[in-house]
Amino acid sequence: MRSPEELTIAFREAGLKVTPQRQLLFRLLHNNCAHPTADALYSVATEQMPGISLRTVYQTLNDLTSMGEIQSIDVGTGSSRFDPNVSDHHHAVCDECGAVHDVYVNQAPEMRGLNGFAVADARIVYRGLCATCSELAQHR
Amino acid sequence: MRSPEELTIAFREAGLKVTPQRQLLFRLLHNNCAHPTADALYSVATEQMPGISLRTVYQTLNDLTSMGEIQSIDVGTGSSRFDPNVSDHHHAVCDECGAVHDVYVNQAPEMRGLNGFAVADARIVYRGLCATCSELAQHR
DNA sequence: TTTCTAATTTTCAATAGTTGCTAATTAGCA
DNA sequence: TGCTAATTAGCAACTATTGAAAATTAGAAA
Repeated sequence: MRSPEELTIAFREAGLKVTPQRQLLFRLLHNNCAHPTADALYSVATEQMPGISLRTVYQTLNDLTSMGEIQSIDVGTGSSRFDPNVSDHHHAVCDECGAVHDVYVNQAPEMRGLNGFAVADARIVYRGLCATCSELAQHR
Repeated sequence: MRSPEELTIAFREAGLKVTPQRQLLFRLLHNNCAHPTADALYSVATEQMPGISLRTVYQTLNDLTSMGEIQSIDVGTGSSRFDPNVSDHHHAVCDECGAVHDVYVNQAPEMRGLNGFAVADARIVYRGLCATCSELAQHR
């Protein structure tokens, strides 16, 4: 996603208002590679702006998603996660600690067994143990 | 998953009872490639057995899943879908009609950008238009 | 066949995640 | 400074799923 400053301009140009709540979320999401859930963002946001509503967090996340600034990802952990990295990439989820990492593949794998399906997008979710957790597992 | 007959034996051997509700679900799932949700199965089940509870459907699906007879898949459509095909395969979802199809890939793609992650499983979800829906789109 | 009991089903309440609605507030233009 | 459409907060509602407890029942044993 673009920087908070660029988003400020983009929002105004689109006829959208730049509220303190939105600015806060722009900042919390920028360069955030933690793949936070709406609720996780809400917790952090509340520290800096007590009284901000969870509804506003969801609303802003949906706005940013439909503008293509962030993407919503579902790695099967119950709630949606949000990723400011909108480049072509995939995700690896640690079954132990739940961390979600961005990963890249050389080429999207070609699928067999289905004729005439026009693929628009392919998303891969890897599951396993992250480096830290597999280290810890070794010492047991 | 195994046939209803084989499952009947397997359940009894595991000390589990074979109730009419379970037998019905065995039949509804066997050779079912529609990737139904719990609710979809409940609807069909209700026709043949009015009064069956949604809770029982969930319970039986969870039991079959933990026995490895079916697998639970999440293609981002809100609710879990259940697949009696437990071979190593992936899924293609039509953005138009919502149909979910089984697909196969030659080899799981190797991921880059993350060191030390021990991959246990990789799941690919393709999105796009199925053959039927892309046909229809052509004629517009 | 009847009895018994643990397993199962049903019912209903509860939970998590998310969205709909509305009144009150406010950004930002005139 | 005022105005107004956009936004926020608050809360109800909704979907998907699970928890808990009472009632029922499969299937082994008598």
